[in-house]
Amino acid sequence: MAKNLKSTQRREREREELREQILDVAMNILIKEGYDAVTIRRLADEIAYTPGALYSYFKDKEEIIFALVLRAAKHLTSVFRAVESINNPLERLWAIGRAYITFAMEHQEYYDLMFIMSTPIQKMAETEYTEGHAAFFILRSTVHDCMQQGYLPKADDDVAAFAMWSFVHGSVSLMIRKRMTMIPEEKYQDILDGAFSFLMSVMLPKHPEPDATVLVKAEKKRKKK
Amino acid sequence: MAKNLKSTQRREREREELREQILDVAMNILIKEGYDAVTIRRLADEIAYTPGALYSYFKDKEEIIFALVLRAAKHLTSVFRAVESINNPLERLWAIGRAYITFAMEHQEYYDLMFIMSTPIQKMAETEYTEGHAAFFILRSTVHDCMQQGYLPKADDDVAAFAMWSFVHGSVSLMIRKRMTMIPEEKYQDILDGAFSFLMSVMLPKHPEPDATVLVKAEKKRKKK
DNA sequence: GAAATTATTGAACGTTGTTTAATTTTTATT
DNA sequence: AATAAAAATTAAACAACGTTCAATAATTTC
Repeated sequence: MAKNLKSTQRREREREELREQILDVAMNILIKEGYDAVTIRRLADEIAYTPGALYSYFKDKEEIIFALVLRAAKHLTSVFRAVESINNPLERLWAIGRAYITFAMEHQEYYDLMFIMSTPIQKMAETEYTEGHAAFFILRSTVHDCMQQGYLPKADDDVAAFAMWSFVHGSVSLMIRKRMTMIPEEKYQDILDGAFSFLMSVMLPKHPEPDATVLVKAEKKRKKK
Repeated sequence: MAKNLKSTQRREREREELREQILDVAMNILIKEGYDAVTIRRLADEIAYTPGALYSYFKDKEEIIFALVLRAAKHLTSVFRAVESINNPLERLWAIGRAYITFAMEHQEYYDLMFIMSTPIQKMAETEYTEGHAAFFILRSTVHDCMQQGYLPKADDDVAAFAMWSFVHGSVSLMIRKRMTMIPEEKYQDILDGAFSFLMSVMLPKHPEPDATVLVKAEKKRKKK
């Protein structure tokens, strides 16, 4: 009855390691070969186990996918944290928007899982998924500050944050899911940049008390490199 | 060699009818039971044929799905045409936005196929898909008129239209794909309405020369019923 | 009515994700 | 160290999917 603590711990650690390894492998396949290549049998192959073995580490495939979503969400949050220190809220909002678009375009597979695909929906509802909320809260508090300081018309924090989020999500997801066949492909990058600037500019000059030119300066700096 | 024209025509008509019947059935299943229930075998069952028979009417499943997309696109375009007669371009823009959101929320399965799912992407690129472009062009010319008349800051037509589209698409697709777990569900309708109003209001008062109050009036009228 | 053409079937193939009984491997007990 | 208990892994199967193709059935042409 008195079980050996040492070996139990070791086993638990080994299990955790294998779990992580499975997710590593899944991430790699996802990036290099796309979502359709991420199959249970393929994962089993890569870790040199039998397909059935995976079900002692994950309840089902959705749980694996959701674990990838969590990783991706951490990634996005860390990107947001990097610009969180920007003092001017409007400049910060701009930076967040750009960071979001860049993240989505450079990690389309992650983005797809996080915000477009239907697969992990169930798990996202069941689990708390605080990691996925963190990024939104950063955006929301930034929007809040913008309104506080008169950069944006006053509105409910959630409403205003959702509005900003909707815009950037709409842009990148139309891109990723190739729904822009009415626009010549060469124009895509310009459209993406242009629409973002358009939206910002449409809001900016309305409450000109704070220095709106700070944004234009920041954007010019970005384009240079 | 001189084949009977009459019977050839009849056969062709019958083929066309069965094709349509397959799509009718597919639409019904899609609406009532969701996309996953739309399988080749299920469709074959419903029209009392064998699965293989469908492949003499459609090249593959994607072609069936794309045919559904075409139907849905016609639907959306007709909704847009209904508000195209509104003279004031800003009021028209508002109406288009509302119509888009309403369409998406009331026909989530269609919307999913048209703008979110990855399945019909291939066919959308291969085929001309002018039906899918029509709605965008209505939006674009409306945005164009808005800029022309000073309601919006001047920008490239495609860019400005894409910006507006991105916003509404972002909103409804985050809804449909249930990515808003950080917001209490009771708030959803208010958020959707609120974000839309927020975006419009953020743009509106900037170029106040034309009568912006026309919009507020129109919206109040809408909310009453 | 026979021949040629077209439509449909039936059965199979190669995939999926998932389950479960049997087996092997590891841990705990005497 | 041998044995009993527990845990991990396998092997095999299941149901469902989209798709293909030779064989059959139905229809049209001669």
